Amino acid sequence: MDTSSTALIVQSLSRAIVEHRLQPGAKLAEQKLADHFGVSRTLVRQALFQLSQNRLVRMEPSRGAFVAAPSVEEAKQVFAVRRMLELELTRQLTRSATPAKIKALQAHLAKEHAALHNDDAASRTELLGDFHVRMAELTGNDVLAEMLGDLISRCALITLMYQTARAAECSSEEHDRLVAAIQAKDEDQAVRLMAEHLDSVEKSLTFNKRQPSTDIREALR
Amino acid sequence: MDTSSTALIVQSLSRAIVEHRLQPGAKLAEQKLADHFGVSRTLVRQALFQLSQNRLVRMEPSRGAFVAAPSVEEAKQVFAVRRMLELELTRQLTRSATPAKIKALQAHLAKEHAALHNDDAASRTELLGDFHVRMAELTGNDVLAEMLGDLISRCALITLMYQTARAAECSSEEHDRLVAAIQAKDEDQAVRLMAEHLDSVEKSLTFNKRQPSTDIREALR
DNA sequence: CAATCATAACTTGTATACAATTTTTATCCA
DNA sequence: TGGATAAAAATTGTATACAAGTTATGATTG
Repeated sequence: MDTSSTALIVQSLSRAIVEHRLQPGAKLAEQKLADHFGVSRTLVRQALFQLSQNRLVRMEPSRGAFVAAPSVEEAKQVFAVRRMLELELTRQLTRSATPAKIKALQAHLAKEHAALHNDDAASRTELLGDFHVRMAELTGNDVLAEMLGDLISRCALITLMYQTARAAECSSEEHDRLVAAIQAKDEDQAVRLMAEHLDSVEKSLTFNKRQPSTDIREALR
Repeated sequence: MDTSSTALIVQSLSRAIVEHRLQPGAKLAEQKLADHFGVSRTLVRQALFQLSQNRLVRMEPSRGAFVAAPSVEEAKQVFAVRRMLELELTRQLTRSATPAKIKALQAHLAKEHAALHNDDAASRTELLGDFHVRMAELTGNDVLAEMLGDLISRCALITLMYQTARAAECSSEEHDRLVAAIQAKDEDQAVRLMAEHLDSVEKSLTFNKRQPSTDIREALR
């Protein structure tokens, strides 16, 4: 069960949604997707169901699937949960930091730096989110890592909508300082930096409160 | 999309799994379930997919679906995440407690007390878990509430496996004391009680480390 | 011309059919 | 008797068919 075909479709659609090639509110017609992927509607439906559980897709009975358009309110709630998880995560990771773990984080930072000037906004956003998942992974708690990954991809839609190249640069610098604090085993400082970092990411999000443009198209249906 | 038929099957299977009428490791054959529910395999498959994302069911390619048998290690990780969420949740709820909220919690406590002596272990476990979800709901953060609900049902399997009537009684008493502290707006005390409560629930879990009996049957396949 | 209703085209929801894989059963031989 | 092997049965994975519902089109009327 759960063959890889559907997993492939899920991955492909996830990327398209998070990278904004599919706009929030866009209709995801089963037959069109089936034709595009060269499979039957059966597999497409499975993929859409899965995506709807990740909150990347919203399903309306008898009307079909649409790219999700999470509200600012929902994003705020997601950030509140992230704060709960990540402040404690930072504390634990700082306590249990080893040279190997620090090295792993620094390797990720290097990727971020490279992406900052070369790559597109989607890649940047993905890498900036991955940093947080890496931290979670380094605590050894797989459940936590998976959960955080879901939370982060869940509002990647929104962050991408508002995040500018400048904001991405800020984020990356904040990551740098955070890793430095972890390396110095300065627990309070690390937690403080993480708190500020999450605040700053959320601020850049709620600053501009207008709904995404596709809501219009949805509102007029 | 996502008609209520599959939702009904999901609910029915969830209850059966959490209430231990379906043992961990048990095979969930699609046709048998389809016959039982009087629908086609299509709907059963959708339900099983959904349950596998909740981690109540495990899917093996070409071999089918089985009732999940989460390891003690996984349960520990889930508890670690719960601790991150619920300690902060308790802090926030204590700060924002109103008479109406206290009343809602006390109403739930009353249900627990009634269930303690009358109902079966499954109902008790469900109510004891629901208490935590109610607390989350009272913070107004739907994302948090949903997430916590998933986490709690995710290891309801295990807690039910080890939790005795005596342990349930303890839990309920700990809930009582927790609500009292919230009512008294004693933030530190409330957080301390919640920490102790989660510890005690987890302790009663890891005390007996033997794997569930069905693992044998699975191991010999 | 605008609004409304009826019809047609399309889309989703469910069931069934069929191919591919796994599990079971039965047979054979040492 | 016991273990390997091959055939049969059962189960999963995918596609297709059909019914039910939704959206689009167009005619009709005020």
